[in-house]
Amino acid sequence: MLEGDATVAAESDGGRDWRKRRTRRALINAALALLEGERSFSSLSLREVARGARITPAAFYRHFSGMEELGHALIEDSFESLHEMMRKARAGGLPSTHMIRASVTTFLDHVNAHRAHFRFIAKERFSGSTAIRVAIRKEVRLWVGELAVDLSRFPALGKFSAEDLQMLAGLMVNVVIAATELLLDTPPKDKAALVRIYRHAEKQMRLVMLGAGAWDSSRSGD
Amino acid sequence: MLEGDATVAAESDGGRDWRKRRTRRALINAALALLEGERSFSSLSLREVARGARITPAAFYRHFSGMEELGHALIEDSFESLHEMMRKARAGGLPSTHMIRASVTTFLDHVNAHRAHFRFIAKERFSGSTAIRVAIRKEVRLWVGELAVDLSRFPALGKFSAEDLQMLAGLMVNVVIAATELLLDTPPKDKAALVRIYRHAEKQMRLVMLGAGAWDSSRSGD
DNA sequence: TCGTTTAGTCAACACTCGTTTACTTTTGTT
DNA sequence: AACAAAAGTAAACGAGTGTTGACTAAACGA
Repeated sequence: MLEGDATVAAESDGGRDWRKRRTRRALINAALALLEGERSFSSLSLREVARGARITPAAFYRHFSGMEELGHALIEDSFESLHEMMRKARAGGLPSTHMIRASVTTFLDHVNAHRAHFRFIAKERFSGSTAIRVAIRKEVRLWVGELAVDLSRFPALGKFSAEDLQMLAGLMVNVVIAATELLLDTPPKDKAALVRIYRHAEKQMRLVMLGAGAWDSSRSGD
Repeated sequence: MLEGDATVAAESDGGRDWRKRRTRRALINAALALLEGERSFSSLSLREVARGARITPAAFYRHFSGMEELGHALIEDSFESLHEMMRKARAGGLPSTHMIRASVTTFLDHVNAHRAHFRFIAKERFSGSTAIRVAIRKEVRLWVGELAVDLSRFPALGKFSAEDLQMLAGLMVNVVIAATELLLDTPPKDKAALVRIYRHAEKQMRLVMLGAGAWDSSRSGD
């Protein structure tokens, strides 16, 4: 049979897989909600998450084989919006004036708008299971790689070897990650503190760019 | 009575408070040992730690009011050796030739020699309870402050305002923290990988110093 | 030497946990 | 209309949890 309209309709109405995706999302959201507080993912219980999604513990297994698998779903969910933002930013072209400020602001605004996701990532980056840590690290490395490619297009960075470009990109990513982690421990209402964090990150980024301008890759192996 | 030799003797022999400190340390070591694996502090159970110290759960309460208090003891224990190292390094004077390499190497060697402590700190920095996170952050801020004071003595950094010195110190601390976190996920036997991490951190540090050389605090508020 | 602290044991309490099994009810297919 | 698939419920299991109270034995102070 053909898989035309019927399938498409089933995706957005009260069909069976619609319901399935619905409670799957409820599970993910329940986990993120529980992580909003002090708890870490490894301290969440399966029953607790199921309860948050108004589901029987046994029904949990219809969606995930266990908490580990839920963790990976959370990673996917968290990085998806980040990828989307990066894609849009790339499509819009890199702003040349006040580029640093614009980039930092764009990213940190995004973090602010997706606190639950980034809180999960920040918490599990070093504390989670090996599999989850590795998955997160892979995403971050990928991100650094993309940034290195973007940087390579700048004429001012012509003196950089490929390896040193990765190093520079890693440094820049570190700056925004550090700012992110500070941001997550600041209440969204405290605008003054938020601005302070933004400015701080911008300054550090500017200092790094100054260093990049004076860098010479041919001397990097002494 | 006088508190002379008797007290001193009791401190290092089989007295009562000697025994108490002995099992207190056993509890701390048991917790650190459990944290060597994938586990995070918040997922440790009181009974588990007591078992590791060959103690009854009830006896745990003779030393700590609960796991929270044990957590703070772990923080003290972890930062104590770091403070000691910093003190020695300061007393020895700052090496002027290959200063960056020497500093980075000294610190990362220290981390390598106290993996359990730093693993605990790295894990709990963002994942622990608020009280523990705040305690860790306080220590890091203190550390940044000390570094800023050291930096202020360099003539080359004369153009730096006090605030910008903090910013620079924060950036440098971030570099070594990032390296630390990489280090902890690398087996100590993999010397090649360790050297790669060292070199990477050195490079980043050198680039930051280059940026610092070109920095002008009077322009930092645009 | 004789009471008093005190580090530690033992046993019990009321929970929560992950997982499995048998079941109901709703949805999709032929 | 009849049958199959699947999302969800209900109940039970054995195991591990934090905390408490009564007790034991050893070190201490007078």
